Amino acid sequence: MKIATWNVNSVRIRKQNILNFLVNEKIDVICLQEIKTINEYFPFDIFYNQGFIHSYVRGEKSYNGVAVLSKIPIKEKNFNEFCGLKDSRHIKIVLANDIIIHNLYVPAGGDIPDVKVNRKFQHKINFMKELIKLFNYHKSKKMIVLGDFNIAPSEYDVWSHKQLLKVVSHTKLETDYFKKLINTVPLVDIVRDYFKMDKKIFSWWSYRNKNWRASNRGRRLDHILISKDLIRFVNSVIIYEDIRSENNPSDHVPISMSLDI
DNA sequence: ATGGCGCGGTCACCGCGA
Repeated sequence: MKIATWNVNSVRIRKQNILNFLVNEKIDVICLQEIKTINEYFPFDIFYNQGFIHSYVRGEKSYNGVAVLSKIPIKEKNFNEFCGLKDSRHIKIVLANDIIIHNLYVPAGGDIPDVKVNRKFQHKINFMKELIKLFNYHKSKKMIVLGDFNIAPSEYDVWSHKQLLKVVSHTKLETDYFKKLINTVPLVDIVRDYFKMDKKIFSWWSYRNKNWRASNRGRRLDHILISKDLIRFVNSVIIYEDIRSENNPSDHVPISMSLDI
């Protein structure tokens, strides 16, 4: 089973890019974030025609929105709300093979990393707190938690640790909550484990930098976290950096994990 | 140190992303 996560920044604008990726990389389960549309406008047909006959979409007008498309049957579909809001940032599914998948879109957090003056940052921190509570009573040995966390946890997950310590996504408060989340279940950051611990790896490069590859000012904001019991089944982890160079790209690239299950 | 781009939508400006 090959599973991938991708913040696509509009599923309608990006549907051809997504379809090409799914076919070229032989993906079985894709978890999307920021689909930016309501379920009625989701392009189900083009994915269905390529074998993704199972799906769970939780859309929203203009903002957020998460979805799972799968070749493997889905036997349970559910979602949680966070921070008393109705925004679509989470879905949970159980596949026919009993693997539990949580697809997440954590709030970006705005500009100022101070919960007292920035409501968006406060939202992000509260979201992480509620997520930790949720996983306190949702522990499983067959769990995959993935998506756009909008947090770059280690110093090798940003282009400049020193310059980003005061930038939302890499502050100590955020990275501490990320670690706490991982330790709660516990989960393993399989993407970081698969690469060398001190190798810089990114999944996002700003749209504002046209010369993104040369300057390489990226961050690793997208993650695949898995139960320890699943590690022995992992046979590959891929970050598709080249997809950032496609025509009409998202600012995030997909990441996949292949399991012998 | 700053600004740079791209998405959706009460649509040509604005909110939002990170």
